Amino acid sequence: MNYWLVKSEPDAFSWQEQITNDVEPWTGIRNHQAKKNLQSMKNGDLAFFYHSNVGKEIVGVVRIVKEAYPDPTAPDQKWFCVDVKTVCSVPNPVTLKQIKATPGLEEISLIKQSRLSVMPIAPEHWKILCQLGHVSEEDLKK
DNA sequence: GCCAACGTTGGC
DNA sequence: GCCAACGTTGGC
Repeated sequence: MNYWLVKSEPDAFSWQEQITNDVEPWTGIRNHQAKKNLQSMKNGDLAFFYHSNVGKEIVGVVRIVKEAYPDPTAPDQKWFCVDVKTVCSVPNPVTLKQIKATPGLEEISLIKQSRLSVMPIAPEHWKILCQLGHVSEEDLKK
């Protein structure tokens, strides 16, 4: 079981739309490191849904329900996407400001590689972020 | 293969 | 709107 964080600009695709759609193909990744991360995702892995640019906060949790396959929105076969399913909203959204101010989260990729749109989250970081967001173990089983 | 120019992302 | 970080493109 691995943990991840994926970014989306709410103007392009928001958490509200994710809730409405329930299962959504995570397309449009055109960065090699992000692609590598996508291809490492396994069914059942969990990922935080982060709103970049507007909000700048973790607003939800999704589960990987279909592992990497060729991105239908890509011009060729070299880019991939996964399908993600809505798990739960984060009751108390965790802001970037909060993450930066929290001891133990200094090394998180969100801060160190601010432009990366798909990144792994260490289990200990996942735990801290869940606490900050008031996300319970029960919520994650949904 | 190097590097300047340019484009994009994303925080402020 | 600005700018830093970083990726890509294209001339040499």
